[in-house]
Amino acid sequence: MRWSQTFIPTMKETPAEAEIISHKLLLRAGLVRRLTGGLYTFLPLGLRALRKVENIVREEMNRAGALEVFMPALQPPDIWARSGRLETAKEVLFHVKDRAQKEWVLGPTHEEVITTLVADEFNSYRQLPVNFYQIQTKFRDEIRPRFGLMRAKEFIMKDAYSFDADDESANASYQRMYDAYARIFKRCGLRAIPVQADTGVMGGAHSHEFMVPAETGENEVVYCESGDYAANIEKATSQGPAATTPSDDCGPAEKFETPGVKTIEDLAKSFDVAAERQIKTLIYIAEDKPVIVLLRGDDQLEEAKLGGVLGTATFRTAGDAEIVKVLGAKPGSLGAVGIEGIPVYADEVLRGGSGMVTGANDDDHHLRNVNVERDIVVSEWANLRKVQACELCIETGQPLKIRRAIEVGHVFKLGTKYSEALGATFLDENGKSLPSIMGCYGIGVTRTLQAVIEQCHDESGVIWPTSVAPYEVCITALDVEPESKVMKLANRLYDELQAKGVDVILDDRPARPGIKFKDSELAGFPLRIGIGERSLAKGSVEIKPRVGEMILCSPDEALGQALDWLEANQVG
RNA sequence: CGGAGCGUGGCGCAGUUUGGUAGCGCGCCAGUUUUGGGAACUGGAAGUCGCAGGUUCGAAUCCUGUCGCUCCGACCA
Repeated sequence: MRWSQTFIPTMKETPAEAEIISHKLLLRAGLVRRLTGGLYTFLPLGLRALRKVENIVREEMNRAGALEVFMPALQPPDIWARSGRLETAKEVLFHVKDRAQKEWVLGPTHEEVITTLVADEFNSYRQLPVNFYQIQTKFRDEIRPRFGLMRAKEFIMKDAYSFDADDESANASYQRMYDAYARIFKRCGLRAIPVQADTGVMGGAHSHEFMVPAETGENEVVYCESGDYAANIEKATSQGPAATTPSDDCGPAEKFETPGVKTIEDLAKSFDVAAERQIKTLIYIAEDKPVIVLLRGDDQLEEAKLGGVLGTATFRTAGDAEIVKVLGAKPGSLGAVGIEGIPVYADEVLRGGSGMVTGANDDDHHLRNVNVERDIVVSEWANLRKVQACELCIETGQPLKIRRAIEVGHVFKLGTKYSEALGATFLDENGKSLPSIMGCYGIGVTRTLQAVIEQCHDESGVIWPTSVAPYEVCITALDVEPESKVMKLANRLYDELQAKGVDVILDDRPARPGIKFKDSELAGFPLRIGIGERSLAKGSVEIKPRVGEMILCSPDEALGQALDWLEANQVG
């Protein structure tokens, strides 16, 4: 491609809409333009990079034996009703109406569609296993789109769905996808770490997320430096908090006045009660009914864990008025001592706790000498606390670390939830009808593209890995007169590189050298071949990797040098 | 949904407090001089100041409403 013939609107200044570096560079390098919040147009350069990511995904999915299909984005709501997700996923579902006022939904994902297909077409264990995938636009009514392509209302996702006849086979399907994902991200030049992931309300199933470490990521990952343990914070566990829970011999619980005390910290400060000696009492409304959650004072609730215990994603913190109605006191003086008829979920860390302090359900009063198991009717003990940095790893005993990351992929063992709901059954060798065992596997393609930029850039611009670069080589011609020596050589090299199958762009714009150099660095092409009168007079052209030292060589050596460099800098 | 902020040529911004001829930088067009790291000079084009009402002799500026965008929050009692 000749630069003058394409459209690469680079920008010296950063548009106000961008906050994080990758978003800024997407705009500045002329890769995308925003239509409105959460909706972007891919420009020629951005589209080329996107296609390269897609093709890597496609090649690896094919290599893993998955079959490419293409499903409708517009879907009938009844299949969503059948799986139950018309209700449980209603927040993210876009609804549209046709001219007859019939309702449709825009697919945020495609379990219902693919399972319907398999239910119709697959009847025998002899046809299994099978794994279908597609690369398609998804629609999600995100609560708040942000960071450019990172969280958008419309985005491109690769989603795959496996169907197996038995557990062993399903595990093999899962492992094949897991391995394919590792290869995909590696080939994209991304450092993506697989971590154990929360499985939400489905519970029990096996799941990993592929995380790209980044300060701007929206997820938190707990990991052990040994590499033996890594988990999403929603799922992570540890050997427990550093401080042990008090288990003092104590007399009966006793009420005392605590005027003005509203927080754990207040109580610690004013009454010298360490946070680990306190019981934190939270009130949630789960499917319209109140529940009490107990944690130790120095712990924080991990809501994903609560969701797993409650078995529903429909829950929220109670408002002050609701709290007063349930416990008769305002936040700051809440406790579960003597409470009956309301489910109490207590964190395991509180087990055996004695000599504890908690709210008395009477404003400005607390109880001391609380023995948790003696004084509180606990409906269910559970792991509800959020792991904190420096707690010890359950695998290695080493201190855990926490860092932010971008989720680029997710592999999930689904089980039979959808196959049962949508009738995807098959006959086994005994003639018995069984639901097939499913797995689903997603990669955020557009997000992966932006994650590459987030991870690969410097102050001058993007630094594309050769595998996903829109063009691998940029020939910068500093004299664009058609008959000039410079331009003739540039044209020759351009043709030769193309003939070798290299993606090359020739900057033939009649612009000043500074602009061309800055633009090629901003756009992030891995290799620049600089041809100018000055160096050509000395018999040399410049081979300049985006990162690394410039190599001078003769015009005749340039092609070989460039090819050698590309060969040596392949990714994955 | 709650809170905060912002909407002024393509982009980045000033002007709004205190109403009185719509400005600056970048970019764009033309010309001259430049010519290896985002050139200089001269001359241009381009804006119903988000939109709709209202107040006023007069509104980018004040009032009301509305739309859009950005950020934070929607665990920690």
